[in-house]
Amino acid sequence: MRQRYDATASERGRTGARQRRDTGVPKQVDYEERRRRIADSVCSLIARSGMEAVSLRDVAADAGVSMGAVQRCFRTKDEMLLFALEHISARVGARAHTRLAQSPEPRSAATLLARTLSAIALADPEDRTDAQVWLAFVAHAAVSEPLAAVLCQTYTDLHDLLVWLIGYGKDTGEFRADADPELAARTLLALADGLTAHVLVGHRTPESAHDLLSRYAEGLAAPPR
Amino acid sequence: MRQRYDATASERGRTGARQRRDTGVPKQVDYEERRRRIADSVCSLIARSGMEAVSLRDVAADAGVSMGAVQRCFRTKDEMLLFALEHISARVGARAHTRLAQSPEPRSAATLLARTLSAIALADPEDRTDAQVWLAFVAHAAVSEPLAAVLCQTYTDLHDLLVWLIGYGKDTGEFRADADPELAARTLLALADGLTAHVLVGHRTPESAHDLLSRYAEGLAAPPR
DNA sequence: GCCGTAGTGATGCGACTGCATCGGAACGAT
DNA sequence: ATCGTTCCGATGCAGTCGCATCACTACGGC
Repeated sequence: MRQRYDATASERGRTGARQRRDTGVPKQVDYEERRRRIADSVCSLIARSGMEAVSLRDVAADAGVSMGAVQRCFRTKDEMLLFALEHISARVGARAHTRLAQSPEPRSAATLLARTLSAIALADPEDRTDAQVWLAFVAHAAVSEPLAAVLCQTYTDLHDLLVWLIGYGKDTGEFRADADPELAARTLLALADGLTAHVLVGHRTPESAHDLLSRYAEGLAAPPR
Repeated sequence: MRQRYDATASERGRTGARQRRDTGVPKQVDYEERRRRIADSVCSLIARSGMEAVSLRDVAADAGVSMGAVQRCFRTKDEMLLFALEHISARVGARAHTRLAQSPEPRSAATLLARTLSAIALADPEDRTDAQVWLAFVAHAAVSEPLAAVLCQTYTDLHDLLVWLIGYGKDTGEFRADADPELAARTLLALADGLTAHVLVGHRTPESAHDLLSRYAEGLAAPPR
């Protein structure tokens, strides 16, 4: 059997087939890196002309590798798409955390929350590509169980992040004590996703989306009186 | 030139080619009705296996007509998809108005709003099919200008309906006087769309979605004290 | 030197795609 | 009866799809 990518485990080390090491590494290729490259090409194609325009040939051409190379990285097209989803899911999650971490100096809970939300909503024009890809996967997940599972996990992670953030605001006394973190997080996550879609089809502007999210975040702030 | 469907105008009456009338009607077929049938099949296929699984042959088979008949109704596949989008857009809009009109007896503004919203959100299990189709079109609209235009119009109509509904609540004094109908309508529309997606991928239950929408509607109600 | 193996690009294959075209059936008019 | 027109289902066609398989190269171990 050939050496091929296994979606669930990338460990090498079949019986006796020792992994080539450090310097020598004659032909061994960095599969992780190649898979990421391919996933990026998949995303790029989806953003350019939609999910149904993704073919193995076009992906290979875009990634600058042969079709055979793509097929060795992923057994089937579905496996490739699944990996691409995990890829951008991770990117969205990472972006949310990054934006949160490097938030500017007046780190009020409301500001932190708003920044995190706009990262999740992918509202900024430079995130449009990711937003298109994300939306395409969400739509496809409605008819593909494995994709839906990955999305659910990502949503849960983001939800937990929001819950923590709101709880933090309550602890500092900046958010009203009677706020329900669970409820607010659910609302905000759905709101962010809906706004993503509205911005993409041109019904809302990115600024409007950002404004709406900020307004809701402000609604959590300040004790009633 | 053959007689064919024109997307923008369905009027007959080319020079001298009189339309067959009333009783005789030998072969003349009801094109409107057939187009609706085909659009239903398109939606059914999308709901079953996604937008990229829609082919002219499968649509024809599902609709119980020949492929030639489909091609005579729609010049191209894109034209067919566009019509299908208009078809379900109209259905969603109609459903919102219907649910609003036949709302049960205690017709408080909050109840009316909540019912309308759950119609828009397509949260109920029996609307799942429509929700899948809707989401698929939204995703596709991100890379297709004509589809985006139709969606924008539909969104605007729904937005106006929500604005009117909230204004109505303010007039009756049931909603707080300082509520901003525009802001609330935008938020609610995005919230409804986001919840649709979350329910479809299984991250939220329909009940949870309905609950969230009701909570927000309640937030509009009752003067601060 | 030779062999085994991992990795490569190229090509083949059957299925399916959207779209164009065709011969003929069903009718009104003459 | 014979047109002319309108509608119909069937088939043809060039292109593309996902996937399998190929012959070949580059290398370490012996």
